Amino acid sequence: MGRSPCCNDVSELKKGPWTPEEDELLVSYIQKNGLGSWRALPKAAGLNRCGKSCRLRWTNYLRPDIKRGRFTEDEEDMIIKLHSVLGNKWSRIAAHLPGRTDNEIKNYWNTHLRKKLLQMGIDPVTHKPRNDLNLLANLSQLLSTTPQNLGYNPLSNWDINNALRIQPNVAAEVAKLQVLQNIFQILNTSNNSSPNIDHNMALNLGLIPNVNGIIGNNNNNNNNNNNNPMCSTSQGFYQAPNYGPNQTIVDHNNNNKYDYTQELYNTSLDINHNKSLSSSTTCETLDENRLPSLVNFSPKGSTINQIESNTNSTNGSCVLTPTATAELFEGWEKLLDDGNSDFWKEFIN
DNA sequence: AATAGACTCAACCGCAGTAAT
DNA sequence: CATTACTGCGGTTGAGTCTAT
Repeated sequence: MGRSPCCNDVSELKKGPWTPEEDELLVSYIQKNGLGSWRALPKAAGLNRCGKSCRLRWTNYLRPDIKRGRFTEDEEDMIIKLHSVLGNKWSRIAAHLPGRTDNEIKNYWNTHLRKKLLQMGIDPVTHKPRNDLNLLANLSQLLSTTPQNLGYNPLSNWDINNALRIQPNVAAEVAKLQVLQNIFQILNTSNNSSPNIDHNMALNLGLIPNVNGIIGNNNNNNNNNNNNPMCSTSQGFYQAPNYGPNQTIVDHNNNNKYDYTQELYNTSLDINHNKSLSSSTTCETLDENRLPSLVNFSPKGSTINQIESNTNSTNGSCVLTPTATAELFEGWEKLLDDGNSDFWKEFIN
């Protein structure tokens, strides 16, 4: 013989939305008696509800420490980063976001963040660039991106957006290049038969940093990053997460670097670590095979002039200055002059 | 102004691990 | 030790609201 049932006759218990009167009964009971057995609570509180329903109402809505209102950018970044590590472990993600419930985070993910990543060409499950045909579905949206609709587009939070106030046409170009970077990322990781072509093409386009004159050393295993989930933020900076010994998390605010092992990430993303994963935090890889992020959307670069040029020879990150941008587009011209298809000409124009 | 479709989010459902008997 | 309910979690639903036409 086991336990007695939680609710003797569920059919007689009320379901559906809670009334203010029910809320008041539940809150006042818990304030008086504290949290105890959910099973016994409804009867003691005078509620015609199942204990499970009471628990849900309390934890997801009535708890006094629940934070209301829209998610902040930092919270979005945190959710995305934690999701890339933890997956759909909403309760564990919620543990790192004080005042937010797992249900709330789950809803926000499904209604906002998931779509946001999809629009960016990022698979919300793997946090890697999408390598299926659906990727092409993003092209039309990105290509139609204009400064006017950037307010609605996920790209709106990017610092590049500030730059667009100076050079509006750059918006669509960056959007296009972001897609192209994803495409090259896919080529780089999935096509081992002719990796040099991909690398050379990407090099011509300025998408691969020239590290000491050696670009994209393909002698190494191109797939050695495939098991790593991506690190992504609401600001559009996507790069390999930094679980491996060759990878580092960089906080551009204080220039600190942190070494995270997979185990550390999985088990102890504590408050201090959360701080290091602010919106200014990027994940940078020391692996030369990985394509760098096209543009570093760190808050540092709030204007076009601050989108720095040059490749960082130590970590491979690639950011743009006007000079670098010009060089990059020269690469495009070269590609066109080489007699590529009209597709690319149309794509770029 | 009316309507349909899209979106949001509170609440429910069902499963798995845990605990009581 | 077996049985069965409890608890917590993730997935899903659907009523209410918003938006576009």
